Amino acid sequence: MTDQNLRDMLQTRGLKATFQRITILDYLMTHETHPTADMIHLDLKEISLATIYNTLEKLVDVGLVIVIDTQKDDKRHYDYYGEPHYHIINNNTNEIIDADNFDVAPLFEAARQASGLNITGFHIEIYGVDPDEAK
Amino acid sequence: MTDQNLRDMLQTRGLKATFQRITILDYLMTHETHPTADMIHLDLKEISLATIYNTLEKLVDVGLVIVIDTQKDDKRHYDYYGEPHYHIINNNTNEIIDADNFDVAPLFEAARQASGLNITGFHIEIYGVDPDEAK
DNA sequence: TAACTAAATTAGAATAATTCTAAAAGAGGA
DNA sequence: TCCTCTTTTAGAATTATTCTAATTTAGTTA
Ligand SMILES: [Mn+2]
Ligand SMILES: [Mn+2]
Ligand SMILES: [Zn+2]
Ligand SMILES: [Zn+2]
Repeated sequence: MTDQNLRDMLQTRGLKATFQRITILDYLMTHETHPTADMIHLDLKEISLATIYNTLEKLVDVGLVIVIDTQKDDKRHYDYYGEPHYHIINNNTNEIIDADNFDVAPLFEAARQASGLNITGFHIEIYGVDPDEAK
Repeated sequence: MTDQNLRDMLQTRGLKATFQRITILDYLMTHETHPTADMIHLDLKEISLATIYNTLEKLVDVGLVIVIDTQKDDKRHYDYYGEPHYHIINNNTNEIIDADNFDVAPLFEAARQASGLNITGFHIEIYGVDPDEAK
């Protein structure tokens, strides 16, 4: 992903292409770690923590990023969401795994029928445990 | 739901049947509001806020209750989860609607295939907007 | 290219949801 | 009834996140 690609992603969504936004978006696109604001700040020390938070809020607003609240800590985790997908959370390791091998269309249709709303998005977390853990 | 039913629900899950736990569990079972700890405390003033939090944590631990982190406020919402279901969130009103007209078995199977884990549960939130809102 | 301006960044202070502490009370079993 | 571990509680502490207001900058215009 070139710098110009990142600028375009921001500008087509109405966001100014600042160094901080380009850097944070690139960070999220190239890390599978579902980091917290503080984890990003540790890696990108040249960007203030306030800007990390401000930028993440903007990226969430335009739909490029989502927030995942795991139950295991009380911090928000951020996730590049250019490709919608769901999450599998390993309750042994607290690892968050990305997956997209499921068609959400039937679920959207069920939700539309249940609520009458126009469905705009989803957050799905599936919890599991290692099959070989002693129970 | 009788007092004895509630006591049994707690005791079969290894929790002592205290007045506070019975009262809070009953509260969650009889309210559709997906309240925060503070909202519960406003209605149950005779129970300390610390106990509201302690009790909710226990009820979550044993699976009777889940936490829903909406993105709209930074408070945790609690939900009786004796009957697993999914949530539809109206982004116009921030209302949380319960629904269960969807079979999660195929999604569980997809998650098992993607991760190799034994799937133990799910949290699903579907977001939507009123169809008649001016866009 | 230079000037302009609304938007973005920043350090540090403030907020508030949640957790912690340690002393008192209670549940359930013996 | 007694015992003991668990639970409850008020209030203090923590800390993730938000706010403030001064400075800088991106993108536009001339
Ligand atoms: Mn939250
Ligand atoms: Mn907090
Ligand atoms: Zn992800
Ligand atoms: Zn619910």
